[in-house]
Order: sequence, then structure tokens, then C-alpha cells
Amino acid sequence: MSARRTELTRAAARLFAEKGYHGTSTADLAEALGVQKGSLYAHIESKADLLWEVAREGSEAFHAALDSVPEEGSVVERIRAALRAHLRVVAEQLDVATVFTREWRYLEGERRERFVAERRRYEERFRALFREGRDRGDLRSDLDDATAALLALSAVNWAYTWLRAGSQTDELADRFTALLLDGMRGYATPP
Amino acid sequence: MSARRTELTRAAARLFAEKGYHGTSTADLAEALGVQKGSLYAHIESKADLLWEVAREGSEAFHAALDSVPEEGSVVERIRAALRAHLRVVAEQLDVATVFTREWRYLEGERRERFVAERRRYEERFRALFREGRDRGDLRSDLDDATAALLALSAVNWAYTWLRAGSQTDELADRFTALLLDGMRGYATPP
DNA sequence: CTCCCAACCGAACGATCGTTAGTCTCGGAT
DNA sequence: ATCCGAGACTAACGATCGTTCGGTTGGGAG
Repeated sequence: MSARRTELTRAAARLFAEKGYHGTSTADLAEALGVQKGSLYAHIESKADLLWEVAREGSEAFHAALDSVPEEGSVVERIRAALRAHLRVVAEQLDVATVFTREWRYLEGERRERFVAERRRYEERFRALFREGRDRGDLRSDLDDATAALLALSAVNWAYTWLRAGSQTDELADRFTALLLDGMRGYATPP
Repeated sequence: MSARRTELTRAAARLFAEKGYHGTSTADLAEALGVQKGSLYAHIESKADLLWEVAREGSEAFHAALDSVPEEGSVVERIRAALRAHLRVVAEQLDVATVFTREWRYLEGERRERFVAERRRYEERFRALFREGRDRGDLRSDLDDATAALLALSAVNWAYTWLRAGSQTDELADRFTALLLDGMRGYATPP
């Protein structure tokens, strides 16, 4: 992919995140490149291509982040690593993460279905962590893994609305992990 | 407000939630009423009016929900009540909640500012619960109330994406409350 | 030096956008 | 019986939408 084409994708990610997919015109995209809007079509076949590309980028980034979570180690540590990895992607690729989280629904047809499948797979990988934690005894035995995963995923899925580039995401993820694991009320391991 | 005008607002809420504000045309709105698009302007001055109205409806619904949380009682009970109240609004007015959470950003000018101020106030009211819980000793003394509120608010702000009308929101809110308060790892009050 | 091709221009396409204007209908109040 | 006004109609407005197309440009490969 040419350098110019990459520039266009970056501009699309930024504008789609800022103004929404339907709120961004091809004229907006062209202006970001300093070009006439007709010239965009030397690089793409349609505006929808850009949405698809950015959404897929997000999908890959989040899955790659989960890939970095070690297979071994305590579940507690792996949950911490997963939250860290997710928040890191959000902070470092805020535009892409925003499109992945909010604008993907303007995908159409088969692309939409493929995206949704990847998203579901991501959530399932996340949930498996909590299920394993319960089954192995690292988490409480009466844990509802679906609810637990929902709570954790909600927290990180909403992060694109308040995270800023340069945030200390590892520390933030650790604070979330501590709250999720030990709660707000008391100490799990009393002094 | 006439019955017809109310119908229009309901259709707007539904369509804005389903297709997005910019993805919904006045022709879509007119079709939902079984009317020509020009006829809409017997009821409104602009499409933006509808967005403003639905967003304000959401703002009022969520604030009213928080108003129902008792002033007295343990903070733990009040947090449970706040989560219940919020999730109830989401489930019972899913369209309005979706616009409140996702589409509000297409508001412009002074309306946008007023909305953001109300939204901030809502979050601040939420956070105050956790701060008070820590100060009064109901929650752990080292609690970071900002992070705690962020976690809880994220969970409920994301709810519009997966909650369906008819969900047992009270039970769900209670499960969230239990997880947030006592954590996923152990029991706060060991047997 | 010539050729090529990626990149861009300029102009236009038909479609759709939100909105306006003038007219008509009709049920209820005077 | 008359009037009124809410609500809907049709038609059209200028603007903007995403996209197409033939022509121009300029720098690197042969």
C-alpha cells in the first residue's frame, strides 16, 4: 500500500472518530490530504472501503493485544495483562479504537457480519479468562463468568470516550484489576 | 405537545438509535409517520430539534432515576439503588438512552454545551456516592473514588449496547453491585 | 531522451439532503 | 352556517452527497 494511501487511511480514522462516518464527507477527507475529492478515487473504490479498513485495523490491534497475554501464569496476572493490553491499544490508537467501538455499525453486508464475528470472538476470548479463573480456583467459585466478563469488557469498551493519548494506561489497568478482583468494600486478604 | 408531535419524537428516538443521527434522513422520519417529509415541518423547525429533544429526555430520565435513590441508608444500598435505577432507564427507554449515550455529540452550539454540563453533573452525582462511601467507612479507606466511579459508570454506560427491553435489570444491577463491592477473587466477609 | 504511470485536477453526474412555500382538507369551536 | 387552524399535500429550492471521467502533471525507470 502506497504512502499516500496510508495517509488517507489515517485521515479517515481520525475524521470518522471525530465526526462520525456519516458526518464525514469525501470532501472532508480530501481536504485533510490537500486534494480534490475526486482524486481520492485514485486510491480507493469507495468511502466504505476506508471504514472497513479502519475497522479491521482495530480488530487486528485488539486481537494482537490479547495475543500478548501469556498462556501461563496465574489467571489474576493474565487478567491484569489483558486489561493493560486493551487499554494500551485504546490510548495508542485512539482513532482506530473509536471506529472499532462506535462506527463499525455502519459497515454493510458481508463486511459487517465478518466484523461482528471477530468482535464476538474477542469478547469470547476475554470471557474465557474469567471462566478459567473460576474453574481453576483463582477466582471465587460462585463467579458468574458472563457477568464478570461483561463488567470488565464494559469498562474497557467505554474507555475510548475518556482515555487520552499519553495516559498512564498500565497503572489505570492495574487499578481496574484491583477493583474488579478485590472489590471496593473490604480487603480480600485482610491484614 | 400534540399527540402527533410526540409520535414524531418517538420515531426520531428509534431511528436515531438504530441508524444514527446523520444516518437518518427526514424522509426516514416522514416514512415512519406515513407522511411526506415536508409535512414534518408543521411540527418542528429543524431535524436538529428532534435530536435535542431526545437527548434532553435522556438527560432528564437519568437524573430522575438518580433522584429516586434514597438520601439515607447505607452507601452500599444506595450504590445498588443507583445501578438499578440507571439500568432500568436503559432497558425501559433503550432508544432514548442510546441517543443520550452515543448520538448526543451531534448536538451543536449552546445545546451541546448544555447537554455536556448535564452529563457531567450526572457523573459527578454518581462519583459522590463512592466518595461518601469511602469517607463514611462503608467502602475501603484507600478507595480511589474517581477510578471506582469510572468503573461503575463505564459498566452502565456501555449497557445500551447489550441490554434488551425486558431484561431483568434489577438482578443484573445487583450482580454488578456484588462484583464491584466484593470483587471476583474472594469473599469480603469470609465464611 | 523517452516513456510510463501514479497522482491529481476540473468538471460534471444523478441522487439525496434539509428546508420552504403555497394549497388543500376537514373536524371542531363559535 | 361560518370560521379556524392543525395537519397534510405537492413541488420545488439550493446545497451537498459519493462517484465518474477525460485530461494533465512530474519524477523515476528503461
